Amino acid sequence: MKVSTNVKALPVCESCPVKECFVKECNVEWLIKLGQSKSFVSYKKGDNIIYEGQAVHGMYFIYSGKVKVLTSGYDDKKQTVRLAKSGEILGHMGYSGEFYPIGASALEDSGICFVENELLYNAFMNNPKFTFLLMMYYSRELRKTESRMKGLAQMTVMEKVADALILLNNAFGKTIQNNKLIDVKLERKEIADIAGINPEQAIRALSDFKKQGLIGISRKVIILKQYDRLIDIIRPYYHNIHVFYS
Amino acid sequence: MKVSTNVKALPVCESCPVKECFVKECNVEWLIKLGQSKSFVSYKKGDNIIYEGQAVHGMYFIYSGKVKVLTSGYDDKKQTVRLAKSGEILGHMGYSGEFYPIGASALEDSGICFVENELLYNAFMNNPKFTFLLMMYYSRELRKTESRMKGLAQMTVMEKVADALILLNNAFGKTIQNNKLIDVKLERKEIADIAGINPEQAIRALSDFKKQGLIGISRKVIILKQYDRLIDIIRPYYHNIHVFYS
DNA sequence: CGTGCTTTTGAATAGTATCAAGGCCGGTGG
DNA sequence: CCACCGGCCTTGATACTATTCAAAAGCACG
Repeated sequence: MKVSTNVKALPVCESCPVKECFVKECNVEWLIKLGQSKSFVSYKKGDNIIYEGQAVHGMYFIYSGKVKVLTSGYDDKKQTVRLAKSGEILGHMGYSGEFYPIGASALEDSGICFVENELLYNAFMNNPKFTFLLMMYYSRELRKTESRMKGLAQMTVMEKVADALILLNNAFGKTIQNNKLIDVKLERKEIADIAGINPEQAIRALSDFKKQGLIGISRKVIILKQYDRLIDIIRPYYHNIHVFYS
Repeated sequence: MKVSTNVKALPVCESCPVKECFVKECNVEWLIKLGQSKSFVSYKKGDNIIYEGQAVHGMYFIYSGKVKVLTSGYDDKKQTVRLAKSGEILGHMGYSGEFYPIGASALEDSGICFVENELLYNAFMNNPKFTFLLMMYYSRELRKTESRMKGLAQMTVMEKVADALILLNNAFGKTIQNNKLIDVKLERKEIADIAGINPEQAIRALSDFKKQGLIGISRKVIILKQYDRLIDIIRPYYHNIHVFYS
């Protein structure tokens, strides 16, 4: 799914190939309306899509690519709080005067559609199923985040890394020859930012897992060779693991 | 707001005194419908409202009282992920076969209204503003939880306790003679479960804050004597603190 | 073929969790 | 009314884990 930087190549909603996009729940009239009024921007790997502290004007829908959502601490410590891909959303409707407490940046070249608050509000009022599915999405993300919160508070470093690998696999996993491949190239620090630890610990944990044969690493490519054993490591924290990892 | 255990005293929605309740966004026809079909249960302090692993059948609306939402680890470690009071909601709509990954229990005697999935779905489809506000609520809770996640990953013990106190004040705070009183009686372990630490550390941090004159403690009553200095402790983690604490 | 960044490893340091024991308070029953 | 009991609170010492600092090696880029 190659995205041109040319703005004239703006994808129209009614014939958009992204089937999972929530906008698809709107009726045709509104699909056209949204498609005509939205803006579309191509981001390169590493680009910021949302800056922390930026004013909220509307909502972002990921057309193509992969994105991470993060919040900064006071030095260069960051916490990656969410991973999202094509079909998912970023940001949120906000009352005027609100600002983003989180930032978002592209993990690979990505195309993002943006819809303004007012139009969005009208779309919500006229497409109940659209609103409903978005509500369900937020509700599910909230539960997932609540669960991860417990993990960050209670897990050991090794468990946090196992958890981060599972999370990455759920978000960007790809099955190749019975192995699960994490289909995104991340620095060690970026993995550490997901797990909530520092890069040195991430490295130590990853090489430990590699020694045990649980994973394979070659530079930035990670393969989960024994997915089930990784799950076993964190199972005690997820009594209802089927809820999250289905 | 005293709540009788008598089920016949079921509060009707159209004349319910809880102004903040999301249901109030429905039109009168639906208010009546919901009021007639909902169930109402009184819980005593300490009672479980939602059990972890329980099947999802509908949504809970807090009529009166105070509630904490938590997830368990593998021994008796728990993480309190959310605090809620009158007017807020618990649980979520869920597809059939879903289970609650979190539990909820009453921090004081509480009255809870419960509405079943199917009725709720129909209410959503016919009351766009109701759905919209619920979506906004989840969206806001998600952002708050994402922010807390960072805190649990990066803060020191002292900072975590300061954060927990601020959170408690936001949820259950009461201003009395220019002092902020946390209007709920919690054990030290319960405070520790919010902060994501153990009871001993919570005690050490609290007595330290007391020595510094930031707070006052008498048994289970906590007063924030120097709120601003508590905020200063955690400010580095919240660049846009006005978003969360307004 | 250098230069700069990421990755990796090791050792010292700081912080946190655990364990154990005593004190305090509230409730209960004599 | 008082003494006892049990649970919660508090404190100290210890063991453990994680963080930080420093330095070297590897890789990618020009």
